[in-house]
Amino acid sequence: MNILEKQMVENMENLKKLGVECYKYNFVFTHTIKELIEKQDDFLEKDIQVKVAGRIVSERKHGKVIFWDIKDQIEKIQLYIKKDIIGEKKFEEIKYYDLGDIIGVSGKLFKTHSGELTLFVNEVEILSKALKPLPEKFHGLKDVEIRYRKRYLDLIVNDESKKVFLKRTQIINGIRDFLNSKGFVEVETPILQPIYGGAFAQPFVTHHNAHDMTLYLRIANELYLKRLIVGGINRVYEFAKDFRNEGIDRTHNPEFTQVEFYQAYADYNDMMELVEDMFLKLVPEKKIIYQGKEISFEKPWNRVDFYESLNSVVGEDLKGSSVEKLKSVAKKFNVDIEGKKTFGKILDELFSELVQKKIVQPSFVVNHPIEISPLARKHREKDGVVERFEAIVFGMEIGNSFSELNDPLDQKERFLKQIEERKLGDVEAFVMDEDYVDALMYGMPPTGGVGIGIDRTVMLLTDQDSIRDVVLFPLLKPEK
RNA sequence: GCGUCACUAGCUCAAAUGGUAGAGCAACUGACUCUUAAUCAGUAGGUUCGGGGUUCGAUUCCCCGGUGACGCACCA
Repeated sequence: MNILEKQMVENMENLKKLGVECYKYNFVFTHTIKELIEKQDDFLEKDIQVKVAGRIVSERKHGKVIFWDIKDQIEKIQLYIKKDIIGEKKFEEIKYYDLGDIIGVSGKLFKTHSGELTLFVNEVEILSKALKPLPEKFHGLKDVEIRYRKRYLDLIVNDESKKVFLKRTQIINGIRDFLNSKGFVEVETPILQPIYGGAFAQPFVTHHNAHDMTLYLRIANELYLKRLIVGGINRVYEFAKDFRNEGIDRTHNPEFTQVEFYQAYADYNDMMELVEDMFLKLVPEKKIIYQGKEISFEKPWNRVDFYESLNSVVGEDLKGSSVEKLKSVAKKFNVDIEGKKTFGKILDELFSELVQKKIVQPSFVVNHPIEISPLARKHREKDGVVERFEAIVFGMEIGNSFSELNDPLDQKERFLKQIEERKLGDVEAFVMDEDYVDALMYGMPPTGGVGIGIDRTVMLLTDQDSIRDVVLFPLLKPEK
């Protein structure tokens, strides 16, 4: 414990000696600070007594007068405390209050000579005593490691950070409202799954004692939601925490949030329009600035055909070519395909390096190779590709969608292909889900499905360049 | 997992080539009844991320380890 903390503990002990309870059970306030600021004209005119609570964040002492700023959520208000008004005894007591303490006050609003809205305090009491000092008032808390580890400090001190997280909630609410208004039904599906599926990823593995069985934390909820489509919940969605046992970087956290939604009788074209409309709902002004670039969500977004765009960059037709061909193209264009063996994986790498990275404005990459899309149905006209889109903004994949594969026999074959890939050493290939194929056997209507990455969407709409700045408690190693 | 960089007081940051570790804010004492990054006078505060080495002497140079940021790899 350092000296500052000792002094704060001493202050608490001194308050106890005066018979002051340092941790109150509640405080009935009449207004939030935000309300005081918004309705100040009313309060100034009518001379109304109000009660507010907040944390002391700065102090200016003048002998027998004290100015404190208290803060509740984001808003601050100045307090004016005079010894003659609150009394000698109270004035002695508040000497032991520290910056960081949470207090409740009552008084009347007025404006100082310099015009600042201020509460003229006639009663003050401590509601919760702080025993550690806050970061500095002017420079705030910059150390990113402390900001992530002790997010509460970040939130107390850095309003910009707090605003990002409040915006995150608004975005999620906006998506939920949008889907509800279209008749989608929100459901909950298992996080602990005996068979994982719905994405290419390695899972976290855990163990259930009572059944003595291995369970996996979900990497996606796709296969469960489509079972619900089979069951006749024709418009269904879920905000899902998914878990993928992979590396961490600016756009990846091992646990992340996706919203997946499925609509019976729709195809991927319908879903593109739905996504466009959803973003217009989230961004009514239609334009944002992300990392200094203007991004427009105006309809329609660009449609970028997977093979057409890639072929035009490399100057030859890669569809139906060979692994050897792809390797020579990779070499020619200086794309690192180390560790990628299959046709699909190399192709995907070429695409993301040569096409996707350069996409800035909201775009749908459409009609992906069948090799990398085992849950999407074959394109109605084009060979070798599926009806699929990925929503790309600023080079970042924020959504993925298919005309869902509802042919059980085709689906079974795709699973079997995946099992072959796994045997060839692809640890992220799908595992067989017999029950899912069984569900399709009972008949699934034609269906369009979409997954939207919430964290990345929040990054875009709050202009953050790291996923850690939009996840309240990003995964970090323990300090020691 | 690999590479580069960072880690100094509660916070934000300094300390040429190796030479007693400093400032601002915060804290403490005193003055001050409209201040607002209040002001003025004084005081205190450190395992320089941890461990080893070189050296008369290490925040500084070398080695090992920790955590983080960034890049690469893997992925959404």
